[in-house]
Amino acid sequence: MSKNNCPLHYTLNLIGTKWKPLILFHLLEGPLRSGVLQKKISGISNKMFTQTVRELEQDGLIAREVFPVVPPKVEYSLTDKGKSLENILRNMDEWGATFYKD
Amino acid sequence: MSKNNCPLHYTLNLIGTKWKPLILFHLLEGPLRSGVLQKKISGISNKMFTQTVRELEQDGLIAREVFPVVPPKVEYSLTDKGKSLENILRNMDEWGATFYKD
DNA sequence: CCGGATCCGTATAGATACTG
DNA sequence: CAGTATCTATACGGATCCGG
Repeated sequence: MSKNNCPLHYTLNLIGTKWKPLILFHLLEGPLRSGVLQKKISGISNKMFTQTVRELEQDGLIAREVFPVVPPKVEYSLTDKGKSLENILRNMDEWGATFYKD
Repeated sequence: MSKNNCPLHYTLNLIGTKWKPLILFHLLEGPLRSGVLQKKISGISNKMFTQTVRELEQDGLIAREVFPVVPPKVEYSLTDKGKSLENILRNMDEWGATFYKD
């Protein structure tokens, strides 16, 4: 990873991708079951979804809870660190709403 | 591009990458010559830099001005649309400062 | 000289089918 | 239902070359 003198670089290493902010944004309303969350992220592939939530979990932004039932049930939720991104995520959503046509 | 019901998706299509926010952030202070700007983005390759500023220009976030001199001189600056991202960029920088160790 | 275009080898993303 | 395996397509990095 390249070193940079600005903290923004650190932020981008955690959420500077196409999918991570979307996943975090949809978790702002509360925990979601894996399949439900994935369906909300339209266009993401199965592989990228799994890979991305793993990275978010490793970086401490989301928590993963496995319920030992059949059929399998997994829930994702925001950690405190993840919740602290709420302002940024909502700002990005609002900015998009300002310029998005149709 | 996948369709999504939230405007956040639109935002991420414009700035949801590793480099775009960094470039925009460094232009907040004013226009910069191409080489100077690139040096500030530590770790970016020549190819990615050129490609990324082209995309930012096409999306109307930055402006590119070419001076017909020798040696060549090119300056990049934020458009009004680009400037409207200032809050988001500074928030991301501040968030990184909060969690960044060393 | 500076900005950036091109070429090629590697790495990462994406689609699909499959397993417990 | 959640996640993995495999294969293909695309994105990326680095070196090199080019025009002004």
